Amino acid sequence: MSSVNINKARWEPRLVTRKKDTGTLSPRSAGTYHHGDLKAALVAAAGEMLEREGPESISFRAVARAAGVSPTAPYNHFPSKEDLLATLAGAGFRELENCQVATVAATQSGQERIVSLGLAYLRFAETHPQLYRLMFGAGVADWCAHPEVAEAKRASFRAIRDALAEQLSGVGDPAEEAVDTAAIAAWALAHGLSMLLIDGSLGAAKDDPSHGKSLIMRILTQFAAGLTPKPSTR
Amino acid sequence: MSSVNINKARWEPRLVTRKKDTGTLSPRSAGTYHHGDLKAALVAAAGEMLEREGPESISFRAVARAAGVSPTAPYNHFPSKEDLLATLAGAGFRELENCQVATVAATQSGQERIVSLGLAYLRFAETHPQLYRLMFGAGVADWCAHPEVAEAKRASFRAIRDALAEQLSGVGDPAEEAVDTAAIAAWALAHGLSMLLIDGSLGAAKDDPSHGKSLIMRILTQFAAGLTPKPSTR
DNA sequence: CGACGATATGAGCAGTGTCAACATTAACAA
DNA sequence: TTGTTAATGTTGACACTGCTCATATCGTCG
Repeated sequence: MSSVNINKARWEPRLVTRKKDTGTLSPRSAGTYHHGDLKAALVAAAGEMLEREGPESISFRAVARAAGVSPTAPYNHFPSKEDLLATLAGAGFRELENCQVATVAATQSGQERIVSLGLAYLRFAETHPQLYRLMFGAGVADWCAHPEVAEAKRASFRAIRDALAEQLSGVGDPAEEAVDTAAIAAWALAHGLSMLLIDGSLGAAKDDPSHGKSLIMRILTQFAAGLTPKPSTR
Repeated sequence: MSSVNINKARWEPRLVTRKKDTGTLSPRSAGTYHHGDLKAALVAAAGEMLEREGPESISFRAVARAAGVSPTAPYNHFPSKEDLLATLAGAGFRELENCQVATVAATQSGQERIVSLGLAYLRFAETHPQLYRLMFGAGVADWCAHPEVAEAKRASFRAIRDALAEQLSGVGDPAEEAVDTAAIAAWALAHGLSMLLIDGSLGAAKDDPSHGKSLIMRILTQFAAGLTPKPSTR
């Protein structure tokens, strides 16, 4: 009667012989007590849970459960839950940076490169919304205790700044200050748009994707055009 | 060592006769069992805790403790913790909207009004960083279950949109679409800058405030100037 | 006075992050 | 082989959380 009480086994030490496949990846591929490569498994499990339930509902115990180990096993690999999340966030920034440099490399310089860069940024945010939220502090209060995340973030910003610097160098001297202004403005614009899109603040725009896309395009194009004060004669 | 274990008294029903001062504010000013105006007290306590510890570390029980009532008393006024936070967020958006309309009213139309509006937005975010984070979903996953918050957010966006519409109407017909583009771009820019400032992503810029301020000014000015394609003759 | 509805309390459940003590294992030295 | 050691996993426990229930208290209105 009621209270079916699943998970009565509480934790249930798995006895299955998990050998995977002659350890191309898992260095030990142990039998039952030692997991071949926890840490990687934890990161993977946490990554899946992240996009499924969002950073604020991730629990250390739940990722341990998903990885098939006891609730405190993760403490052998991460000092705290926040460190696990920091690992995810850091990897997220590195992936974002890859998207950015790939986009820059794939388009020849000019206004459209800036637009492409912005589109790539937005696409990343829309593809991994919860990861993106985590990267910017959702459910964590502050990354300042995790320098690695801050560094990865800085690296991803540098990709924006470099692209902007080259773009601006087309019309005179780069002027450090002007580059900073443009780069931070670009980052803020992309970040703001991403956040507003993710949390549904731009609900109407997202409903019909074509309209939403064109709106994004207009904003990005306008921004890119604004970088060169007098683009054409006229 | 360590683990001093304060709060051993667990809850400690206060018997102090709290009469405040002949209820100018509290309608009942009760003696001991019934709090004169919980709900207001809870909101106030939560508001203080918010800025002190951030939205993710706020606990329902802790605000009850701060208000001097039992851990479950708040449930008579808020269906859940999220509803308390939603109340704070809604109030935050209304206050932000007030700042915006006040700023618009206090400056005559033109580019500098747009700049002032942006500055007011950023000042609000910098003054109540944790409130601002909460308003945009930090520690809550999603506001879509709380329409009141979404509505308050929309109202605050409308203030931006209206200002932009008037600004654009100075150079021809407003063209709905163009207004949307500009308004959303403005919001995204302000929101992105606010977030980046709050979470320390722009660490360097914030270190010396004068440099930071001028950077913000340059960004906002450039944006405002970009609204009118050909500001001067030249 | 008595009944009722609003409000506050208390115990309790399931779940959380974290820690200390213990068990198991692989690797290495004798 | 045997023994030691350091990784790695497990168990049990503590303090805390959000939330639900049954119960107690109070103001108010009949």
